[in-house]
Amino acid sequence: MKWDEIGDMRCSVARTLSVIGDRWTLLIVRDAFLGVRKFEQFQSDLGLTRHLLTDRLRKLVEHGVLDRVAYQEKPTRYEYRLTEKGIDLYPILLSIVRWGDNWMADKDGPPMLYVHRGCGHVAMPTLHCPDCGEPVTARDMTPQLAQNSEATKNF
Amino acid sequence: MKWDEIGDMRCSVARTLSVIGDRWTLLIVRDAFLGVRKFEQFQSDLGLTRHLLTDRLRKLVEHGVLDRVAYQEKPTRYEYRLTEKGIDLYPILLSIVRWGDNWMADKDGPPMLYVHRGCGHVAMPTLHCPDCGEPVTARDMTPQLAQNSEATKNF
DNA sequence: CCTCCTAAGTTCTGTATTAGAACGTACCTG
DNA sequence: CAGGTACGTTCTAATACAGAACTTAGGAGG
Repeated sequence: MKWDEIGDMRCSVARTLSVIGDRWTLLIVRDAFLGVRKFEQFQSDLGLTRHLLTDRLRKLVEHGVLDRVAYQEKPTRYEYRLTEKGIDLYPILLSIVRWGDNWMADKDGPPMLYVHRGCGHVAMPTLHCPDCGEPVTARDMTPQLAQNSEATKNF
Repeated sequence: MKWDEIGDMRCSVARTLSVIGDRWTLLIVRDAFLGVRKFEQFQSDLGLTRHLLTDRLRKLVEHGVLDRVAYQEKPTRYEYRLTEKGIDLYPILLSIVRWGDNWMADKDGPPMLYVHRGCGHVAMPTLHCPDCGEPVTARDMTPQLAQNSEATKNF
C-alpha cells in the first residue's frame, strides 16, 4: 500500500495521519501554535529544506489546517495561520508533549510547562470521560464497532 | 536537518515524533491496541512491505514501546506486545481518533465508538485540567518556559 | 521422503522522497 | 545600482519505500 492511499481507509487514525502523519507536519503545527506564521521563520526554526516546507505548507492549506493570508501588498506576502480545524489539533499535540515529558525527557526535565488559565495551575491536561469526569487510560476504554462498520480494521 | 537528528531537539514534540513520527508507526501501534501481535497479522492488516514492517517493529522494540516475546519454540516465533510505555501512547491515539472523527469522517460517521467501562457511557474522552477538572482547549492553556530552558524553540 | 503449508523474516530492483545548496523574483533601502 | 528581505523554485545526490521473490525452520498429509 502506498502512503497516499491510507487516507482512504475507514479508520480515523489513518485519515488523520494522512494529514499530519509525516515527518515534519506536526512540527510545523507546533510552531504555528507558538506563534510562527512566516515561511522564513518556519524554515530557520525547523531547519527543513525550503522545498519540503513549501510542499508541507501547501498541503496543510489544502487540508484546511492552515490559512494562507496576505499580510502586505507590493510585493504580496503571505503568512500561515491556524484555522479552527488546525487549532483543534491541540489535544494531539499536548498528548504528544505529555508522553515526551514522561518518557523522553532528559535530566533537566520537560522544556515547557503549561498553565491552565481557568484555574491558574501549572498542569499537563489528561484524558477524562466527558460524562463522568474521571480520568481514563487505555484500560478503561473498550472500542466497539459503530453500526455502519463491518470490518475489524477500523479505529 | 536530517530526520534522525530531530530527537536531539529540546522539545517533547520532536522527541516523541522521533519514536512515532513516521508514516506507519502509529498504525502499527493502533493495531497493537486492537490486539494484533504477530508479524503476519500486522503485514496483512496494514499492507506495508515486509521489509518496512521488520524495520518499524525493531525500532519500536528498541524504543521500549513494544516487547518481542517468544510464544513458541521449534521454531522459535516471536510476537509483539505493548509495554507500559506503549500503552501510555493511548491518549495520543485517542486524540487522533477524536480529530479524525470530527474533521475527516465520511457520511457514515465514525467507524468506532468508545465505551468508558467506569460509567458505561459511549463517549470520546477529551482533555481536562487535572487540578480543576474542567475541559481545556488550546485557548485555555498558556505555555511557559521551564526554569532550565533558555531558547524559545521548545514545546 | 516428498510436497505443500505456516510464520517470520531477508534480498532484490526500480521508483519516490528528502537533503543541501544554488538560483529566481519582486520589491525596498541607502 | 549594490545589497538586503521574503518567499519561493530548481538542481543533484543520497536515502527511503513499494512490490515481488526468496530463505529458513519446522509441521501435516499422502
